Amino acid sequence: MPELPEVETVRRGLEAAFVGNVIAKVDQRRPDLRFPFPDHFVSRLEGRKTVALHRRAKYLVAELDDGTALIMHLGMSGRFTVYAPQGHVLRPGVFAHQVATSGLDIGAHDHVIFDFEDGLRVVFSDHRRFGLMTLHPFKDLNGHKLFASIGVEPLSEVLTSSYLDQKLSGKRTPIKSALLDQKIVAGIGNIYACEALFYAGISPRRSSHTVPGKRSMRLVQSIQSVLSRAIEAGGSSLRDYAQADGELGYFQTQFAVYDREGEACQTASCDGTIQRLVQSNRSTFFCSNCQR
DNA sequence: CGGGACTCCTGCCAGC
DNA sequence: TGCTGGCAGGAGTCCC
Repeated sequence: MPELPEVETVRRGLEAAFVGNVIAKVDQRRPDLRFPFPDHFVSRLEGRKTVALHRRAKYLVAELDDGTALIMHLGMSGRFTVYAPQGHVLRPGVFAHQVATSGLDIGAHDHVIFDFEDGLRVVFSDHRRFGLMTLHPFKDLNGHKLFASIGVEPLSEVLTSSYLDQKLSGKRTPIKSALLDQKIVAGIGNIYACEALFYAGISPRRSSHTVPGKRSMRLVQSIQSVLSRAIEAGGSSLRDYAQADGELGYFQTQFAVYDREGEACQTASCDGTIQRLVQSNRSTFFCSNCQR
């Protein structure tokens, strides 16, 4: 479920806890997540200070003071929770769950626990274990296999309709599948692919090569506005709940079509109903009146 | 090589 | 009430 806006929300929620803080202790509680942890994962992290916390596509990247990048992916069910000892004075911007130091139970799905020098504890839990953590030289991030063929950031000026046109021309796959392809645009998942196509008025079944032109201009605009609005919503939910329980990973947003099969289309002038179809084993939601 | 199907994993929920 | 089966989905891998 975490797509670009959720990952960006998590990044913002974790930034103040990580940056400038020294990782005193790491508890790696199993040998693997989606992939095995790299060799010496714990010892390469302990004693390191985080210089910056970045996001690229759906990845979080902690840049460490020795030039190492700690690459983290939430998969589908990854969450971070920040804890502070009771009475700990939180630095500005730190969202944390304040608990008695003795009262910390480690859950079955808590896989990595970072204890920082200032007393903050950040717990990564992921019950489905589709997430991952690995290490790589920060300077060579794009040389990492996971990043090598990742497409443009949708909220940067690099995503233009001409870029999209070039990627879509000649493609026979449905546009919905193309939007899920991280090699084209990074960070869009199933939910925002559906939402963006709805706002652009494009059928998810439309063959990609017929999108270039006016449709791709509308599509770029909808991708950017749907993602920006979701990040704004994430920001406000961050304020709402993060201070309460420090848990980062999900937030509720109102979707126009996603998971609304059988409901009325929200377009004022449309009396259609949201339909569901399956494309490459994934649910697609759309309005066949509004999307052509 | 493009594109689709399959796969990892577990929680949750509908249906019997 | 309790079990079962299906579904959810990010992204690498495999196969046609």
